Amino acid sequence: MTAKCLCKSVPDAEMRKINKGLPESETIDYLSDFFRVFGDSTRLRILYFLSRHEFCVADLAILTGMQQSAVSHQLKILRLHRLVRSRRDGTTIYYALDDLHVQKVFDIALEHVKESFK
Amino acid sequence: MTAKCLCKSVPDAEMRKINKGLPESETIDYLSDFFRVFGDSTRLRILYFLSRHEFCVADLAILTGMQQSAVSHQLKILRLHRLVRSRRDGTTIYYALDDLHVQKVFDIALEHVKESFK
DNA sequence: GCGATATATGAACACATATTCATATATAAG
DNA sequence: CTTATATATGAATATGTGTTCATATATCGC
Repeated sequence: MTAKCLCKSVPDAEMRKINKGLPESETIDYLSDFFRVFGDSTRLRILYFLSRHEFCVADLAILTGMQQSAVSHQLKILRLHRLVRSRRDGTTIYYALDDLHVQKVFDIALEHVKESFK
Repeated sequence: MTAKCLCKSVPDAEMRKINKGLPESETIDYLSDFFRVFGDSTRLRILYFLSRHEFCVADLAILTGMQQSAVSHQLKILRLHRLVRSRRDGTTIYYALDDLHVQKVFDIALEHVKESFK
């Protein structure tokens, strides 16, 4: 892959600099995975509820209106991406947010939504 | 769907408050759509390049190592979500970022990546 | 008008993913 | 040990999505 600009609109030196600045593919993949987790309405609702209080799986099923199994599957994804953590109390397992950035990500996305609706 | 907590860990009043605070489904869907756009490595690379300079489609194809058609399809998605805009100059069409939040979203995601790698 | 070039688009395909159903696991109470 | 309850998990299915290929559209120069 050459870094030469076909359109001649960008100087070669600038072109190489930009091309070099691209994060390595491992980072890009990690980032896209991270965003994809937020790209599902069920997971977003779960994250919202957990941003307000810890909840057990059954409660999250009621709150989201999903089946327990569906919630459990999604919680696993959130756990693997370290966005939530769980603690056991008897047979009940409580989930809570485990990432400081979740709230920030929410806020900025909401800003975007507001802008787009103008 | 009742708002009563099965686990009795959350007072009913608090439960109702949290349930009421959930953004309406239209907003949730809009948010998840927004995040899903970032959830693809090709689109992320395109957004990175456009965050540095405007580029024509052919250049983006070279930079990303993808076919022109693939890039064009992804640009359409980015356009529909108002993350990029385009201007025509003869037969060439230049794309540029069209959202102030893109950079912010990138930054926070990168923070998350750094934290997770600790 | 014609040909050349840049981009866009539709169909087809392969692959990913969210949900459901049935069932397994784990803990507690008796 | 048995039963009941909460959660997790595997298989199946339906739906969504990214890429490729072929082709259409749009603009420019002649």
